[in-house]
Amino acid sequence: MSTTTAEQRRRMAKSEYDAYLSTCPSRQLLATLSDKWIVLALTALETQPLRYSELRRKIAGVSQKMLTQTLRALERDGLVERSVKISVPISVTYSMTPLGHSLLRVVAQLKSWAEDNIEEVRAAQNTFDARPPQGKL
Amino acid sequence: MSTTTAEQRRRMAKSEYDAYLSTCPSRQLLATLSDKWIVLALTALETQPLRYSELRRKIAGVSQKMLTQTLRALERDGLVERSVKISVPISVTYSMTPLGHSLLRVVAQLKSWAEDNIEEVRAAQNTFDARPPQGKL
DNA sequence: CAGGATCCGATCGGATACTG
DNA sequence: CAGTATCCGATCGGATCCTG
Repeated sequence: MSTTTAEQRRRMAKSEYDAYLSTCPSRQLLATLSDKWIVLALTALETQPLRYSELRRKIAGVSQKMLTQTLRALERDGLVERSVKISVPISVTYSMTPLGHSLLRVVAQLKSWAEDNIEEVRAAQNTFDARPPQGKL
Repeated sequence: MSTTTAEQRRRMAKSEYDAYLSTCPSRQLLATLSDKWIVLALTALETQPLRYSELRRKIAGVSQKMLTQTLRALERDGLVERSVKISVPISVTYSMTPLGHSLLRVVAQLKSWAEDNIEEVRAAQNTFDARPPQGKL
């Protein structure tokens, strides 16, 4: 029998999984999470639960297909909860789970970083694009 | 004509850019950054500069095409610096820029989160996949 | 060693049409 | 309202061959 607590096991997690390894399950999870729709959907639910139609309006330009697909993936991974309210018309609300909230703290930073540093990145891109082909530094 | 300084514009950045808007430049940047190879390449350079071949070994399973493509994108965005050492054979070293390091603090968390929470996510996936089709809650 | 170039199957993702 | 289903062009990304 094991005497380790869940907390102890959580602290050891770092040594067991390594996303640098192509066969490690964490690599696949990282691939799933590294998606702009995942980031936007999670951050959209940061402050309050939202309905499907509200999410679609908040995340401008997302197609119905991608929004549904993203929300299903998030639900399957235990990151958001889907609640169906039987009424006329039907109402479906999405909210963050505790697990999702822990990930939210990370992806929200990614979104903010993009918004805060886009100008500096663009400047770098312009410099890069303006240099002669095969530029010998 | 505008009288705002670059610094003033930078302080207003949060209110000027919004990744929720499909036409906002930060949306495209977020899409670029939301990539598993970007995350792995950046984190691989966290502690020290690495050569191309070293990166390829560290990031298991990455193809030559994707690694080159990823490094070019990171270089273009001003996140990593590429240094060519003329010798026989030639040596190319990649290192983090200050801008890249600020992003690293975020993406490293994403990688760690995947490694630390993969078990909980898998448990959620199993629960989700085991429920009957069209499960009426 | 550090790529560039090409081929090509697999997946992504938008548009459209339909449903309870 | 909240999806499902399908078509299909665009892009992704691995494999392979070639180069300074």
